[in-house]
Amino acid sequence: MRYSKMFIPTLREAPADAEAISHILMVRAGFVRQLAAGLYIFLPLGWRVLDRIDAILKEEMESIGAQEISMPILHPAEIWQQTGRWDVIGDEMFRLKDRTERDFCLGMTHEEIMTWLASREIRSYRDLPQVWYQIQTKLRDEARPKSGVLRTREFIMKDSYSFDATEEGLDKNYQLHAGAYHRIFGRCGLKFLQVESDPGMMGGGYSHEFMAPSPAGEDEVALCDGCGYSANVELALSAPLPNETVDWPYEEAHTPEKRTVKEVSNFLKVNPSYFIKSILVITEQGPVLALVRGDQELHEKKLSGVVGSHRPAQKTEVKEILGVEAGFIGPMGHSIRVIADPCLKDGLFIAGANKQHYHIRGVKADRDFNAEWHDIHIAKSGDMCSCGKPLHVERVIEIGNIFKLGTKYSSALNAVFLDENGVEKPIIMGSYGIGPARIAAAAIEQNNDKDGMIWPRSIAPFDVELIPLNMNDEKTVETAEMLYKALSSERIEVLLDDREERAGVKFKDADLIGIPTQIIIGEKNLREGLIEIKDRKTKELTKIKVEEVVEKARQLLAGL
RNA sequence: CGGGGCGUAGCGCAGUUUGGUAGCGCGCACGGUUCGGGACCGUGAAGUCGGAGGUUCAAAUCCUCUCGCCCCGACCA
Repeated sequence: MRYSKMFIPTLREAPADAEAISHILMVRAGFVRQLAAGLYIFLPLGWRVLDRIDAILKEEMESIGAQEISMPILHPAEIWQQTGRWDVIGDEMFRLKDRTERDFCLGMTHEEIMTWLASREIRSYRDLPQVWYQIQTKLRDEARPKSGVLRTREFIMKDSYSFDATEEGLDKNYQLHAGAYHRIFGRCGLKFLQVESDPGMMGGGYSHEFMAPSPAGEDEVALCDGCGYSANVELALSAPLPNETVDWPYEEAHTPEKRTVKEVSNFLKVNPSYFIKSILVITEQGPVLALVRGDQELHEKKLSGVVGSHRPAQKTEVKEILGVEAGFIGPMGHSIRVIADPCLKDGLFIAGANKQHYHIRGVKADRDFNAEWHDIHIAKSGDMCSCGKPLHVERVIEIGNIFKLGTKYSSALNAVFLDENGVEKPIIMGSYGIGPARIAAAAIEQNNDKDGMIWPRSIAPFDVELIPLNMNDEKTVETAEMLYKALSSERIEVLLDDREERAGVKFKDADLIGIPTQIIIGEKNLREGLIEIKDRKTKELTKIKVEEVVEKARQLLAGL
C-alpha cells in the first residue's frame, strides 16, 4: 500500500476529549474517528488491525471445531420475552418498533437467537455437540461510554455458543474455548490473565474472564503469587491481616462529634483495623446491619448475594430504626438481621455505643453481638489469600469471557433433544465472547511510548513500513519501488511512504502509527548499497545491504 | 441517573470577569528557499462563537431554556 494513496489522517496534537492512552493514540494516528458518544468510525489503519485480529480469531475458533455463521442484529421482541430478559434488562437495550408496531430490539448479545435456531434445528443427541460463532456487531445503550473504543454503544464481538447433550460435553467445550482464548490472546501479543468471574445476568453458574492488565481498565482482579488464585474483585475472597491481640475490658469511650472510623481512629489513636464499621441498608425484607472491619469497604454485590437487592439507609431511617445517629451505631443489642464479615469473628474491636458521642472498646463477636458470617468486604492489596500468601489487586481490561450457561436459555426457548433413551432434555449451553476492538486497545495500552504505538507483529496494520527519505533522489525512489515489489511478492504487507514529505515528518508519522519494522532508505547509505532497518520498539538501527532486505524482513516476521 | 468540566476556523486554544465590527498556533492553498527527526519566508482561503429565545442602541460576552461531548460515581448479559 502506498501512503500517498491511503487515508491516514494523523494529528500533531492530542484530541481534547481523550484521556486513555489508547484513545489518544488511535485518534492521533488516524486509526479511528468518533461519530458520537460511544460510536466510532474505524479508518483504514484501524480496520486493518481489526481484520488481522479477526483472522486470528477465526483460525483459533475453527481449530476447536467452531463453525462461523452470521445472525441478524435486529431481533423480534418475543424471543427476548420468552427468556425474560426483555423485562429484566432495562435502558441498556435499544428497542424499536417496525411499521406494524411490532416490538424489536437491537442485539446486545445473541444467546436468545442462537438458542432459537438450535430449538428449531436440533432434534437428537446425534446432532450434538454444535459450536457456532460469529463476529458480529452488538448494540448496548451504555449508561456511560468511555475510554475511546474500550466501552462503546456499538461494538463488534466474536461470540460463540456451544450446544451439548451432557455436562461433560459442556465442560469439554468450555475447556476448548479457554485453550483457544489463551492462544488467541497470546498470538495477539497481549499480557493477560484468566480469572474467576461473576456470571451476573448471564445466568448459569460458572464463568471466567480474560483480562489484560492496564491502568485504563475498568475492572480489578485479585491475584495470588503463591497459589495462582486469580479472581475479579467482584467475587474475590480474601482475609485481611489479623490484628495484634489486645486485652481490652468492655468499656465506653467518650468520642464527642467523632463519627467516621477515621475520626474516631485518630481521636483514640487506634488503628482503623480495630474498628467495626456498621452500615445500615434497607432490603426488600426490611433493614439489615452489615459489618465490616474499619479498614475495609463493604462490597455491595457480595452483600446482595446474601440479602438480595438493597440500598443504603438514609440518616433519618438510621435514627428511626436503631435509635441513634449514624456514626455511633454498634452491632450490640439490635433485633434486626446482622451480616458480618468473618474477619470480625476473633479478637476485640471498637464499635459505636448506640449512644450519641460514645463508642465501646472491647466488643467481642458472639458474646456482645450475634451475626450471620459472610465475606462481604472488597478484597484489596495486602489481604491474604486462602493459601496464606498475600494478594495484590490489579487494574485490567476485560478482553474476553467464557460462561457455562447450562439450560437457562434452552429451557426457556424449548431447545431440546432426545437422548439415547428417547428422553427429551434441554440442550446444555455455553457462551463465549471476545471483543476485538478491546484487544486492539489493550495492545496499545500495553505497548506504546512517547512517540506513539508499538504494534505486536501479529496484529500490526502492516508488517513493515518502507521509508524513502528523499523522493527527489532517483536512486532512492528506484530502490524503494524495487523493495516494495520484492517484499510484497513475499506476501509481506508493506506500507510505502511515498509522500513528498520531509524526513522528519515521515519518521514522526512512522513512529506514531507504530508499524514494528521500519526500512529507511537514505541517499547517503544507498551510495554504499546500504539501507537501515529500525525496530520500532527498541529504536535500534541496523545497516544492511539492499540485497539482504527481503531475507531480513522474512526472518523478522518469522520471529527469528 | 447524581456530581463536575467544556462547546469560538479542520485540530489545539485565547477572548467571556468589566457587552462595542472575532484572534493566536498548527493544519490547508499558492509562490520561493530548504531537505535524516513534525523547516523557513511571503501571500491567501476558511468561523451560523453548539442551538433557540430574551435583555440592550449594541451580545461570543448578561439572563432563560435546550442540545452535545468529556471526567468521577451509580449501572454494565
